[in-house]
Amino acid sequence: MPELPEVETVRRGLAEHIVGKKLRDIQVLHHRATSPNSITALTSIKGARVININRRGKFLWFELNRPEVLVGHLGMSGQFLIQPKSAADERHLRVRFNIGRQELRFIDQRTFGWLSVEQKIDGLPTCVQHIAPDPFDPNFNLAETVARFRKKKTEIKRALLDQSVMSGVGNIYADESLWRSKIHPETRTETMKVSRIEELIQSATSVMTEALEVGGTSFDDLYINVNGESGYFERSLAVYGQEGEGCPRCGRQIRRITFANRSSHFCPKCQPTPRASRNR
DNA sequence: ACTAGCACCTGATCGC
DNA sequence: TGCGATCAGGTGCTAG
Repeated sequence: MPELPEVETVRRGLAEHIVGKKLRDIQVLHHRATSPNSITALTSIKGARVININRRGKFLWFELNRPEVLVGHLGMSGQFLIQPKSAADERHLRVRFNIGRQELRFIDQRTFGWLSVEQKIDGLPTCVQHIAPDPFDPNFNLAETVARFRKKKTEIKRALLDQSVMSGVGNIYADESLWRSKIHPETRTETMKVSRIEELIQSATSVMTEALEVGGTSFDDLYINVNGESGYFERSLAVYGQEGEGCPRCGRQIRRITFANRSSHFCPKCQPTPRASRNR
């Protein structure tokens, strides 16, 4: 569920509340909460102090006062909450960290999220090695990113969702970015000019910047920040979840198609079907 | 080497 | 009221 703006909102909350704190005790309440490729058991970092919280795309990691890092991914429904010790356990509480007066809790209804302890290689955790930089990364290189898009032989929306091409974009911001750039989601990447790919990356960057400014997109309580608060970007969505509503630009009814096992929302007038896939 | 499809989960909602 | 089908913000594995 959470995409870059939501994960970055969580990262900022963690940075505010957890940096400098010691992980005094760690209690794992669900076997699926720890990554199967976790090199070391989560509890081995008991006693470590948190130095910083980093992020690439949708992956978060806690820098510790030791070489390993604590990596976290929220999957579709993961959340971190800062809670008083006295708070009742949440229904889907998976991991509890004692950080002194409060607890850091990892909660995850669908159990697609996970935490793991990993080594770093060139500053990146093992499981993040294959994830491309996101547009907010100081190492983000536009020309290299465009080149990776052009190497893909697929539809542009699949490429946008491919975290090894450019990270951070998920289903909501993919649809919103394509709408802003007036590109049909099924457009073949091979047919796209460099300038169009650059425009699309710019749209993705601006839509995620705007979403971040209002704390991300919350449809329900599956995405909330570390203080339990929702984001407000769902009020600004042009197409995602807007099937049958009028396009904010031209008024035409927004359509939803199923594509790559997920929904794609687009305006049939602003984002016409590309020539290559017309007679299907 | 690459892409497409599916598996991995729980829960809400909708039509019958 | 209940039951099955469908849908949900992600990623990794693997068949082809």
